[in-house]
Amino acid sequence: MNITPLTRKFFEQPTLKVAEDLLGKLFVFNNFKGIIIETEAYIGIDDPACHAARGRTPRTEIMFGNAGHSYVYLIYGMYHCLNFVTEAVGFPAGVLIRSIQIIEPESILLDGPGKLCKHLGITRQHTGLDIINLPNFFVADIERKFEISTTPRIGIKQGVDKLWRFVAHDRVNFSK
DNA sequence: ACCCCGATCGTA
DNA sequence: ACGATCGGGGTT
Repeated sequence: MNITPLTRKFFEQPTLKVAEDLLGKLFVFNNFKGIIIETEAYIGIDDPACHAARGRTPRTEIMFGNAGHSYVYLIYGMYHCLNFVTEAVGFPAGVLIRSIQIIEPESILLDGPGKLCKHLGITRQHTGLDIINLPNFFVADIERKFEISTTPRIGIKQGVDKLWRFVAHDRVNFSK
């Protein structure tokens, strides 16, 4: 497999493009490898579902920073959610990683952001990491064919009108 | 200091 | 349909 890690430029692109293009990419975290299956875009202070909609706060500071960094937060007091920061410095946006088909060390579909972080052991300790430069935490370009569907984002009450959720559908099987 | 509630998930 | 569980952020 030809592993080419994604560059900072990739994450600096418009968030909708990054969210869609992250589908089918190879995700690497410590000893885990998998294919990104489902993402959502959260874009700027005008997106009411985005954490940055209420402005710059200690928690969302990372979203205002350099693209290609991780943003991990605690939700419902018990689950963590993993995002990658996108776009230019000063513009708060990111992509939520909702589902990954793990292929190593075993084949498991982690469908849901909370389940995903729990299984991989991702917590708030992993926020603010620069995934462009880390050997054990990055996303890489691989070749794969699939179709994409677009839907409203899950679990939000505002911004439901936007079709900012992206799901990959493999003709064969992502677990292979 | 206090209160509300959330980018979820498993159980019923 | 609902409860678990707690930090963030707004309000007093």
